Amino acid sequence: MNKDVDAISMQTLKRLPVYLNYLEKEKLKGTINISTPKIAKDLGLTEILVKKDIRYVTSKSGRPKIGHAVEDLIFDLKEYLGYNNCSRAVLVGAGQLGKALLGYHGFNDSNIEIVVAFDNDPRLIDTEVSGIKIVDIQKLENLCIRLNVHIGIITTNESSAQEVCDALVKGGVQAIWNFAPLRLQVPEGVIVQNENLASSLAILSKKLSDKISK
Amino acid sequence: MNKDVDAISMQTLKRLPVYLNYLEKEKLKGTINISTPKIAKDLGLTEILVKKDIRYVTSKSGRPKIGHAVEDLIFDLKEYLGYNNCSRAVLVGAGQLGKALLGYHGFNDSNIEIVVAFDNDPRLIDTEVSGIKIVDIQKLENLCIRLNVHIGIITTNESSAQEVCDALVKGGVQAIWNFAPLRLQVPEGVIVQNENLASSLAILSKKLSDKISK
DNA sequence: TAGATTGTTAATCGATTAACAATC
DNA sequence: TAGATTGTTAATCGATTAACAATC
Repeated sequence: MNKDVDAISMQTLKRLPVYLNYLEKEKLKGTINISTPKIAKDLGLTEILVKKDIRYVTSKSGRPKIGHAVEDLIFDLKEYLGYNNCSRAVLVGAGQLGKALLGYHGFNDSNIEIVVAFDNDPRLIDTEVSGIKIVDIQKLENLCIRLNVHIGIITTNESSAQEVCDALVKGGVQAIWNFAPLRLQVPEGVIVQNENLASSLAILSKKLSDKISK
Repeated sequence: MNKDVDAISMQTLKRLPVYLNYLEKEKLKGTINISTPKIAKDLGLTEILVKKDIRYVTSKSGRPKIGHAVEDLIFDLKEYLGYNNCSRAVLVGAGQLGKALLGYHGFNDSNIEIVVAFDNDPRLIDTEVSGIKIVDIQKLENLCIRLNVHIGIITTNESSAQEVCDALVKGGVQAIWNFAPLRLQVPEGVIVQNENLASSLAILSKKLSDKISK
């Protein structure tokens, strides 16, 4: 079995939403066909990289001299990224960051829909943020089971994160997007994706100091 | 000139803040010495990877059987990441995401300090968020020059981002951390680091659907 | 001592880039 | 036709992992 022949690289996967976002905008502009060199130029990537990335996800062949149909590319990207059968998610921790995610427009056109948020602050419970209800965290486990939700987003502070994680797992959550700065302990099979703003910032600062010291 | 011999990899750089955060916590626990296999185990990384990463940044040699002094590692990491001479930054766009960043504790112990935020909403202007004053965006360019700030964070919506970026550049900003989903046009030499939550989400979803389809 | 850990050099793996024939 | 773009295969580059001698 050559199961890895068409395995997509993580790097490619990260770029797919970027292409999708770009193409949606091109579509609005009325662009019908688009070539990979054009995409590459507009997004600041190399031509071959874009060509290969697009090859991964698209079923139809592009046409020499013309490129790919924008509509088709958008369809294929959405299909590949699973934006056509979107999953429901819950968010835990309705602080500033949690609220920011609840109102994040990037998710409108994505593969997850946050259906409910949890917090332990009585002032927040039973209020709504961006149309999403905030529920008492005590109800987390049961509500996850009832809603049959499989994705959890943790935007609590560090000290509550592990406890929240445990409750999510008990509630049947299989994938966790973790914004708290610690390594969550999860049973085997549960997926954890850590988001770390400090990492990005480290890169920015390094580039800046390299530039200045030149 | 073998200028690239000790060039750090981007991947290593991303992990450094993770090590730092972990080590700060170990220090609080009273840990004096720590080995790279122990760090690797706790953070879910391979032993050799951590060993190499640590080698990059540390001046002193570790001691066989004992490991590295936690204090020394923390010092070296902070030194390398520039956390000891922190840069001032401005943030533009005090919406939910902007507010989340203004209150983000991860920055407390980091290399940037947000000194002022800008917005165009009269209801926000002259208020404070997490102790940081929000100023009329009209004053952006002049205030950046006066404060001699070189880092800008853009958390506006997409449609204002380019305009804000132009103003930041005019104000002398040389590095931009961009949270808006578009490619900013900047003069050569200005550094742009794009933050894209949709990319992370794409990876999470892919892993989940791979798992489910197995 | 034995064994864990160190630091370094070599090998592998993964991602990007180069090269090139095919096509409209 | 000429030239831009396509898709694919080969080469290079970068990051991780393996191997191993040195050390406390």
